[in-house]
Amino acid sequence: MPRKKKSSNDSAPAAPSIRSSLPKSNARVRRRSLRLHGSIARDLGILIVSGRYKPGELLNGEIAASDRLHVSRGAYREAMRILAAKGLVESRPKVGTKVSQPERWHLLDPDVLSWIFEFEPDEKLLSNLFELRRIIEPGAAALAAERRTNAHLEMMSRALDGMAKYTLADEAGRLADQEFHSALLSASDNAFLMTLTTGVGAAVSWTTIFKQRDNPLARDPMPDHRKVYEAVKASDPAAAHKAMMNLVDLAFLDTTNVSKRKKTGK
Amino acid sequence: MPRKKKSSNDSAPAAPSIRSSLPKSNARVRRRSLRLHGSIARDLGILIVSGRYKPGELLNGEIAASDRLHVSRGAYREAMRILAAKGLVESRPKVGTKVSQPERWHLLDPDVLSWIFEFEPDEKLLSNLFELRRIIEPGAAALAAERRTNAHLEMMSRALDGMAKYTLADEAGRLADQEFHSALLSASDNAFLMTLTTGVGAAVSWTTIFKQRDNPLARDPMPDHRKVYEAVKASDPAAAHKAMMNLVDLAFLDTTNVSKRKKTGK
DNA sequence: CTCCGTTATATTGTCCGACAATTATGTGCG
DNA sequence: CGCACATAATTGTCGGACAATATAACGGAG
Repeated sequence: MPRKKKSSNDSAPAAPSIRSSLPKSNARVRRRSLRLHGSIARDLGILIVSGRYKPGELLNGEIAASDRLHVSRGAYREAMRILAAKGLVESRPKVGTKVSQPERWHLLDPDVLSWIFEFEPDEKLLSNLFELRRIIEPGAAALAAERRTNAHLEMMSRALDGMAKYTLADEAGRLADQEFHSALLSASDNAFLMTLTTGVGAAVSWTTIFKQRDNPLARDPMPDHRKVYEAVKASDPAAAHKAMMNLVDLAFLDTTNVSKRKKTGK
Repeated sequence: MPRKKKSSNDSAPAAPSIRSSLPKSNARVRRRSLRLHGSIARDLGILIVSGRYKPGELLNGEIAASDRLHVSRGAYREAMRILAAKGLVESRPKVGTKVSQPERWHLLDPDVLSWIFEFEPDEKLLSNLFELRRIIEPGAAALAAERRTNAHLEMMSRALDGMAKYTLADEAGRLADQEFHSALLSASDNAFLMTLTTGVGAAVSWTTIFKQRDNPLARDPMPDHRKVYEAVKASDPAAAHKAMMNLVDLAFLDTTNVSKRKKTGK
């Protein structure tokens, strides 16, 4: 009897059977749409990007790991393929599956990014992400000013209305904020810039999270956003570039101010 | 007998057995390090990004597809997981696996990018990639000017030596070119910018490919590169930004000039 | 006739057990 | 001392069964 399955009270008392009929708080049932392999990939991915598994570290063998998780080896292997496809692990026969060096991680992959920001983000990584925004978004705004269609302007305008109506204290307002930046990247009409929407969105959302949590009465973001919109509407690339850079700088200052206050004051 | 396997002369006469002992020109044996699932993912990925399979199109069922390819269903499924992880396909029970809309593709994923550029690249996508370079690299150069260590300078210097020694007509020279840009992104000390190395590298390599193929006596790229290097060495962000933008602009002009010549002249 | 719940069904999802392929490591021979 | 070779450990592939899921067809109630 090499592999036990579905026995209610077997040798692993603290590990509830994943497929038991009452798995309420089990970590692997959060995303209902995620299949088993997806859940495993997500859980393991989070452990990797959070540093719980160190780069270069050798993971357990497939039989041992799948056995410990009470899943079939096939499902576990599919999870490995997902993680390998995102650059988090590398598998080789006879040697095993090891965690890749962080340089090889696909940090801009939407899943990897969401796994990273599942918990309080690393400070340096967050500032790196803002640096990226500061480089990407002004350039994208300039392109958007040249290429935007009326449809894009309308999307951006609606997003601005939503931001003004709900404010960043409301989920709808935060969504509108992200939609504004997403619409702007779409207006740049560049497929590669559009794929960066997830990254920009993550940075945007963490800005507002920090602000709302520690400093709810902070600066009104509407003027900056409107300036960007006006410049794009006026088809003025230079002005759009400048306005967007100003916006990102102010947003970054918001988060760093909050961070500083958390360290010194509290 | 629902599934036939390994019968030499069955109902699929034109499909040679993948695991036969003499698979010389078979498309699936190119990358020796790629496993079966990796080869399938690569082949199918290329078919998708090249438009052979249209977005929204429903792929064959797993049993039918794996049967047609003469591989096990498990291997085929692992390939699907890889493609799904890169945003190329989406699977749902009862409905099947369909090709995702291009907006969802992870274009900056190294594999996806290499699959795209497996064949002559789409003109618009290539220009989009240059737009990205034009936005990313100047900003990265500015950061690199502030943060570069001596080790980075040495890497860049060695890369410049290699470019001068071998020229872009030689493989070693092209490699040195990529190493220069890679080292500069590393010097920016930003994890997200570093992940864009692949994308920049693809654009760089296609520049030189076009130039060498259609216009071997073109402009010498060394002066532009040296200017960037000097500015980074001097810790002058503004100068580095300017020099790098100039470099990218000239490189982009090279490719467009070649394209134009190909269309008009020839 | 329309709407809604139910059932049928096709497809992916998961499981299991066996064997093949690959390669790091040790071993023996020259 | 170095190189060919055997060994072993791990991933890779296979095949066949059953479960879960979501679309679509169906039928009954209003």
